Amino acid sequence: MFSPTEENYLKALFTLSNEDGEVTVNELSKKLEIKMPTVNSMMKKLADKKLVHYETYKPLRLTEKGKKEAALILRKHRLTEMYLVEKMGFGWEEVHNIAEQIEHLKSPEFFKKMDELLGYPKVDPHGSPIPDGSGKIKWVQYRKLSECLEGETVTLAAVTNSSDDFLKFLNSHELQLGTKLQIESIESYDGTMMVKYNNKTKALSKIASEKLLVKER
Amino acid sequence: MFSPTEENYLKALFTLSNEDGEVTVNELSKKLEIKMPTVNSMMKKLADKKLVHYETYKPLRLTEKGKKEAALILRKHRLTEMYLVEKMGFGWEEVHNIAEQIEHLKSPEFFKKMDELLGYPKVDPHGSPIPDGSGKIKWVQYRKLSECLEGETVTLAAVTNSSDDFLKFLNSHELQLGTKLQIESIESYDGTMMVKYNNKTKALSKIASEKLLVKER
DNA sequence: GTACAATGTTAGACGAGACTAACAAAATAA
DNA sequence: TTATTTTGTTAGTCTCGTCTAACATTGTAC
Repeated sequence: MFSPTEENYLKALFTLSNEDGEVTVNELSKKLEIKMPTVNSMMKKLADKKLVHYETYKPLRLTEKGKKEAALILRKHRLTEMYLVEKMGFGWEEVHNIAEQIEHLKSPEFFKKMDELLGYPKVDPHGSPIPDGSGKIKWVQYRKLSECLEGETVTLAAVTNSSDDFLKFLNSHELQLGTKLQIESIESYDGTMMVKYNNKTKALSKIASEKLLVKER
Repeated sequence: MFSPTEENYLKALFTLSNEDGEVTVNELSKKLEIKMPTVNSMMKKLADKKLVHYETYKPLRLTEKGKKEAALILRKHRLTEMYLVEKMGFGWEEVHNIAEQIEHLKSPEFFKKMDELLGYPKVDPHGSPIPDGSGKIKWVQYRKLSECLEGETVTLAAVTNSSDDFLKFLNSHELQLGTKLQIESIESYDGTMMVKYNNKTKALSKIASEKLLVKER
């Protein structure tokens, strides 16, 4: 249906969209590391295919069709990541690049099988929601750990950032999705939290706690 | 290192090679379903890269370097097929197309992991040998079932042909690699064999028994 | 409110990998 | 051995996705 290249543009448009669903050519260009004129001409092509709304000098917006296609690509990406972690034993920080390639495979059966083997998951190993087969996303409302109060006990549910370094940081601190966190104290000066989990108490900087999304209990 | 396109040419050259390692432009063109002039220009390109020996109006031959690269691609293909069958529960007839795509992924870790999870197999689900990590192939000598004699008991080890229809035929007859076959009788007129396996006796035509490779016991 | 900076657009080029049309060589048949 | 068919090659074109250079518009600062 779409080329890997087109799929990458759609995915980037989707993830870069602000509240109004707008993305600038410049942002897209930086994200994809592709020069602006190239991005520009691709946007015209995607506009011809009714995937984006394009008007010269205006921000870009995905059409409904574009959003759906993008969500389906994201779905494949996240299912793949999850499969690699859960079924093949890769670490969080290793899976992104592999998933970026596998997401473009033309084989519905392959993704269906992964979904099945994973038990139809709703959230990926990074805690991000996985769009369903029709491209719908169930957005769950999580709080930042940094916004929680002393004495609360919460469960690590997602991370906002999936940089290699951050994922390695999580691994090295034995922080995993589902880990129960008990907030023992908060340093009011810099927001550093003393958090107890796995029967140990550790310090988490504000920089880290802002990237951790939690749910109650 | 090489583009998916180049890899496909290398793989085709490898599998089409006759005893002398020769392949004609025409054969390659038919196999890949790509017109001869395109194949021709790609051969010049691969010759520049020292992957094939090319002289005008002469048959093509892979260089040692070309053979090694081709074997490594074949290795990825077969490891993938095996993984899909053994670990994901796909049927033999479903895996070829998926493996054709996955074999081109740029991720040594991914193939290493599959190899590991599969226990470093030497033969793929079709019974074909899997080249090792350095591109070497251990050729095992199998006999055709059609050449066996009445009373022999042999083990199905490989198939010579992986067409969809043939793989479905095997499935529908509960024939799998490793199945023990006891040859009860052979019809001398047309070579049809009565073979006992899985506690049932079935008739196998000569057309089928010529495609089945077996080993002793 | 003009000047400068940042962002967006147009035009033209290029390499990869496909094609067709036309021609050349080799193999085969008469 | 000549004619015909098959196979191989050359030349030129096309699309895709990238680029650079040049120009246009919008936003920002003074």
